[in-house]
Amino acid sequence: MTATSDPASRMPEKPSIDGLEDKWGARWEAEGVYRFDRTKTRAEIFSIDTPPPTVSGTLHMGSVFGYAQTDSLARYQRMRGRELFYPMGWDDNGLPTERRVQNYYGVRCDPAIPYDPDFTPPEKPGKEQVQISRPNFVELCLRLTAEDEKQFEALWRRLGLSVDWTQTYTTIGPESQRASQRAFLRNLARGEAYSAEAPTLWDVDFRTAVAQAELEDRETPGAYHRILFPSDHGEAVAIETTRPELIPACVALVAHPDDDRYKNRFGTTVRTPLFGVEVPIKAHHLADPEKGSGIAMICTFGDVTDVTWWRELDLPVRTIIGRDGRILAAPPQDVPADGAWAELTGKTAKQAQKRIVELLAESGALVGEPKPITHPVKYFEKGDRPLEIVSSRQWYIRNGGRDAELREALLARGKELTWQPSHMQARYDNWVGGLVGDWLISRQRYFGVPFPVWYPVGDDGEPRYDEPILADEAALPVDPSADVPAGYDESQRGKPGGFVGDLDIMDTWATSSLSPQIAGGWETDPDLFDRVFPMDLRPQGPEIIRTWLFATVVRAHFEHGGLPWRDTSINGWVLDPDRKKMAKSKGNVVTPLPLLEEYGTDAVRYWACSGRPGTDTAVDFGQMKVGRRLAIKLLNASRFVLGLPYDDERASAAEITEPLDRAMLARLAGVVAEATTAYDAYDYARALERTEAFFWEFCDDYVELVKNRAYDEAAAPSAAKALRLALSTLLRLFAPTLPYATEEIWSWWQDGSVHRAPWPDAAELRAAGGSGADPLLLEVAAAALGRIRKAKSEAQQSMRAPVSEAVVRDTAERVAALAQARGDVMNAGVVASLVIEEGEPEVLVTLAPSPA
RNA sequence: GGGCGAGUAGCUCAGCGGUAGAGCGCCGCGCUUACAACGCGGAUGCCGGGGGUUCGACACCCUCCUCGCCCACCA
Repeated sequence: MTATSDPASRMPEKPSIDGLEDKWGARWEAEGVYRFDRTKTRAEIFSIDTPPPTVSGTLHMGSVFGYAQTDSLARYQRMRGRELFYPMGWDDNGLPTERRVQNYYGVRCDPAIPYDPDFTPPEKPGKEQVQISRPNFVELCLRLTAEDEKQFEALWRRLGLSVDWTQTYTTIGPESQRASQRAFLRNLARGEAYSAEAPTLWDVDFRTAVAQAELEDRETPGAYHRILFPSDHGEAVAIETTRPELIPACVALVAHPDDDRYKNRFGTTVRTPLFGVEVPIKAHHLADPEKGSGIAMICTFGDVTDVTWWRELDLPVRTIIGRDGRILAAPPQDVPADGAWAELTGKTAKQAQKRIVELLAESGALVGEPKPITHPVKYFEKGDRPLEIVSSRQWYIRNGGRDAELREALLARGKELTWQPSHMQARYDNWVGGLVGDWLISRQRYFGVPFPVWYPVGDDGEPRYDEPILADEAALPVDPSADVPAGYDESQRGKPGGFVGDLDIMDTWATSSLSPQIAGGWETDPDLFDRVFPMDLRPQGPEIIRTWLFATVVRAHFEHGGLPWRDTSINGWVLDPDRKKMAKSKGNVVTPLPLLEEYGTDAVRYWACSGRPGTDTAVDFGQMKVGRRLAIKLLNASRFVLGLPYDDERASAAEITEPLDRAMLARLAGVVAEATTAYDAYDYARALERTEAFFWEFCDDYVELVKNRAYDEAAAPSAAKALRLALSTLLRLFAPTLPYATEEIWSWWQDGSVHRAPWPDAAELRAAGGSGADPLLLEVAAAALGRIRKAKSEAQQSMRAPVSEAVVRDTAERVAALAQARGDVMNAGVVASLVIEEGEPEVLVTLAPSPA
């Protein structure tokens, strides 16, 4: 360690934490402090699979919370001598961006419109959305995300993330597209990906299929309608349904095989009211005799149970709802086009329900009044209307949802992974254990990675979906809607005997599940890939264990036969500062930038790093204030320590011999050991807490005790040396959490960045004087000083008031320890006579008569 | 219905077999040669309830209650 002999010349009169972000942000960038050195070996490198934040709006406190925690871990590993591979990605493809672009510019994509090279979006979004071509839409997405990414980067820099900003990627970028398409083609070749025509959960507003992982239940108002189905073979059968509009889609009724009420009806038929379609009555164990009338109407498709019944009972399809969520123009098989159907066609599900209930009531099929209820209904997590189920051709990747052996293998991967905190693994196990189908990766959207696939068109004009033409890996990335497959030319697109491109895009998780491969240069930079993969750490939020974490494990399992990383740290969830108050205060949203400006980055990081790993934490302005105070205190205390007399030559020759100094170093060595153990277990919060506790002891007790002695450095260089050693250690212990304040102080007296300085070593502190010393000495001296201060406080005297005599009685062990710090206690307490003796623990303080 | 987590000072939370802790807030004192945007000192608790294990339980076990999250159920 190189020390600057005269820190005084570099220290400001009145140190401040304000402005440090700009000053050091610029310096770190200019000096490449966090630049990744790719000549290091795998063993020397610590690689982090940083979550690429969704670039579709603003970063919130939850992001700041998690990323600050991860950054403290990264900084620790760097100081331990590891070379950090700490890239940053932007998740810009996918639906969130499309939605943002639609709202921001007031446009809507219509793939049927040709590209307009001169298109400029409206200044302000108009009332009516402007229909634009797919290429124009994609251009707008790229334009807006590029702007958003600049802002995100600025915020992350302000937060002091020590990422290497030359190592960035975007999930829409060419590298991501290449990796996604390559991985998909390989999945396909190995049979891990496939396409199938099947009932699919469908969002009618976004007009796309969605995956199981993107569902959420919402309590939604509805009503039970009791409806009579007349029969040619006996009396009418009453069913109850919340979706009477699906009666024309009815293909059967179903009851439990043991249900005596319906046993004799199995194998017979009823007719649908209003439409008169003959449908069978079937038996199936999933039918619940307790629900409604015990017999249910099976429609194609009202919910996922319908899909099960439809499949297992081998029923026909009567599709009535289109992909726009409206009743189709043409009725399904057996349903007459006139009459009731004509009343429904073109309506939304909701409108159709209203009308059909009126018709049912008029016809007498509706029994009684509809009974209002609230029930959970499946929604797309980003959607506004309930999902429909439509039959469509989609791409899937196997994930164990339909294959016990694969499921077990993926569960085993979850066990191989080290989870912090460990209980988060349960979320993984629950999810994987509960999967009911494979992973649907295709989306009928526009801004994403296309499938590198075309289909030959037969002479009948129909695409041959089971004979896909695959892109060559060397040609990736490809866009099948613009590029032409080998052996064809553009004029054959869409023509009989020609080809068509697959128009779907991949779900964003199908790309972000390859983030370690994308960032690590998989297949494009094998040298880099070998040095960083599998990665050391995946930090992320708990809510995306079922999506991002699981999907990444699936892809690495297939492609590399192993885990994508060794460890994962799951951060907690950020809660409102005070829900009750938030509700009253008119939607006052907490955004990070104003907080970073008000309290300072170090303060906000302090709050974030005080939250235990995996523990939900409230936004706490109090904690930020504490962090700010801590950073200011660190500046002031450092300025004081560095301002004390110090002589390089004398210090290097001297030894730390004073018992109190040695006790302090012994205590500090213990803190270093604890902090190191904690950081190694990704417990940044404990490391910070222990460091902070010691720092206040250091300031309030140790510095006060040795102050007077330290002024006379020439006589006793021990304290001068111990103070600087302790300060250097403290700055490095705090550096991962408070990067700006520690760097500022470091610059006053050290060369280079504190963030590249070696992590403190307990053994070195012991060797420097702490060895064999007992930290008890510091404790008893501080306790004695505390009692003396208390006596002065109670007497309403200044802390500098002289004490004529103090008597300290305590156990033999503590008395012996205190005796070794006698001079320091007398000095700090301004005590004329100090008696230390064994006895019942007590402290008697006699203040000198006031001069006044 | 199943799983996970949490209930400790007014507030936010540590502690997790050995005398109940920190910070904020509150009260009192003090401009002390680093810091008054500060310092020093102080008060505050059936450690959710009930059983059990133990010489000893806030901690371990059982059980119940409350809250949060995830999953399942969706006729």
